[in-house]
Amino acid sequence: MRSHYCGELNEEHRGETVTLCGWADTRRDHGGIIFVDLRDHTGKVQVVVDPDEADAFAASQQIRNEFCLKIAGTIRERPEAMVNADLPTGKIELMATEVEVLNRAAPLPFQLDENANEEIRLRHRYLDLRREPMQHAIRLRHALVRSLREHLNAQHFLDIETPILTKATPEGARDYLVPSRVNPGQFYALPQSPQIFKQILMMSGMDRYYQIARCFRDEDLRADRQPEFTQLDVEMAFVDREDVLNLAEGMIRTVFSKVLGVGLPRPFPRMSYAEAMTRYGSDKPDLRNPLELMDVAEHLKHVEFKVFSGPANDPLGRVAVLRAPGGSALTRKQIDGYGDYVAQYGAKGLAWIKVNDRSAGAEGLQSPIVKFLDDAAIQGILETSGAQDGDLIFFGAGDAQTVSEFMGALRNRLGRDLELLADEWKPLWVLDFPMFEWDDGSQRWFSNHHPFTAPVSDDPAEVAAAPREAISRGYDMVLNGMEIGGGSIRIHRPEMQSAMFGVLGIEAQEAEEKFGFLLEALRYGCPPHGGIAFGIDRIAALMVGTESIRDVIAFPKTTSAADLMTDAPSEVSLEQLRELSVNVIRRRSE
RNA sequence: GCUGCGGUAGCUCAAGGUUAGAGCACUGGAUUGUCGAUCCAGCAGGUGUCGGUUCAAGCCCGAUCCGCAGCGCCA
Repeated sequence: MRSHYCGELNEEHRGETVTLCGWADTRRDHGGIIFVDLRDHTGKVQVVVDPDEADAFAASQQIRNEFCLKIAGTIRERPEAMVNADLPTGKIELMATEVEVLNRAAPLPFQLDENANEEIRLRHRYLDLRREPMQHAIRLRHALVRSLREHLNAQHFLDIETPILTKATPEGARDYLVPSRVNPGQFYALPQSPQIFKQILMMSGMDRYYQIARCFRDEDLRADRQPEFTQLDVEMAFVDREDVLNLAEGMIRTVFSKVLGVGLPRPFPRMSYAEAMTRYGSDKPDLRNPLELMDVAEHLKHVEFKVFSGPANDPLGRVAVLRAPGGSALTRKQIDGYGDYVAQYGAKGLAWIKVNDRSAGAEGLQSPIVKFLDDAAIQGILETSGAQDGDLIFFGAGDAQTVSEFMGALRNRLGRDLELLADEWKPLWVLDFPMFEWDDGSQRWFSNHHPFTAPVSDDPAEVAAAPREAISRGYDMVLNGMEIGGGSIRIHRPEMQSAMFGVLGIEAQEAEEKFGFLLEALRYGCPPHGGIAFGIDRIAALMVGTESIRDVIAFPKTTSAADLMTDAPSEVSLEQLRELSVNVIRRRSE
């Protein structure tokens, strides 16, 4: 019935009779001649309805933007003067002998070629998705997923589904809960990831598993975070860290080559978490950015200026500088803007020095703080920072963690603002994460990754005795500053798993309730295993070159986790609630 | 929970204290071939909502809702 797509046509089809389906892109009348631009996802072609045939098209005269049409006719060459070389189909046109309006279109709520705001686009997502950029994004996403599947299938991985209605997990993100009608007062949780199931599969002899898995986390949204998102979940048995890294890296390299024609480095560079924090102030550094944090504490231990000397002499403190190339051209207002920016990340202040003439020593510097520094300190700072004339040096001082974080954020910001990012793909493995993080609020340890991650140490007693020193066998894959994948070698011995729960303050009884099945499964000969999960939405967004994963999700949610098209979430009837034995608590503010 | 930016015609935006404008869209007309054209004419909102301040409020203040970015959160 449809013999061609618009964009598939070219001069070689001259003389052929074809049928096209698509949308009227635009319609124009010129003294009796009707032109219709017909568009589908492959491109568009101009249709001419001959005036001699006008009677037959009386009805079609109503055609306008976005009418859904079926048009039959003969391909012919366009008159010389009309040829449009910019369009693939610019040298031909379709002489229509039959125009059928498959469906009329009401006036559009927004112009498809205009930059409508995201709210209106999401409300009418069916129209938004017709736009070329969205067509491209969704089709590229498909190519990505298809390519990932092909790669894993070829290596004998099994695609195995795991439950969507599952058990609530302690720790981690908030769960989305689903009330059980059959079991009043009880709830399923939607999976935050198939983590436990895939580990169980390793104990079940399915030694190479993958799944394109939808995951759910009831946390606030970001440009790169949706409440439901898609991950490529992979797990392998009888492997060590190197096996997983090799597989994952090879897969990503293949996929980038196939989908984008991009060659990623081989192997990917590797870096410890500690090094990433020290040099880049981030556990997911963007290596396209040439800037690095430089420690200058050694030059400042002796200075009067307490803001610097305090942290410089504190083992838990840090004083780091970041060089902004050409930054001396920044206005006071812009510099203050950076101060406000880092304040968001907990910075108490952002000292700076403009380097006007390095050879002139203190005289060549312009800064509110230089008067607090002696020549030795100044020389040390200039040397360490590598600042040139015309640069500006930013200072971060305080608690090491905070300094690293806000200086890392500043590094990203400067990279963008000063356009320092290399036009390259920069993948990276970040390794050797600490096992645990201490939470002051609740006075307890939290697992940095998840409680099934194996420590480097094989000795449960050692881990239990010194949680602060424990390093995990986890790994993150970072691409251009975005964390696109992460995983670990898992604990496969019951003794170690018990030690983990011990450190995390999960009582034996609680562990039994929450994970009894896993602990028991571990007792029956669990193979060493590990895996990784990739954020499909994030990878697709990187490939498409968009900031937000909403652009690569057909039906995404807004910042308040709503779907503007379906108007979900919404209230339900009392009947439904009663059936589920659920009561809704109305808060005062409502 | 917090911070910032935004909300004015169907859409994108403008607006200095009288009567809130423009482009696009839409409607009608003109044009025998151009590339989301052109020309003419027309239709169209009382400024997200609620409440204040003021002689006077899109413009100021307070609350609230929605969208976006970020912080917290996201094992």
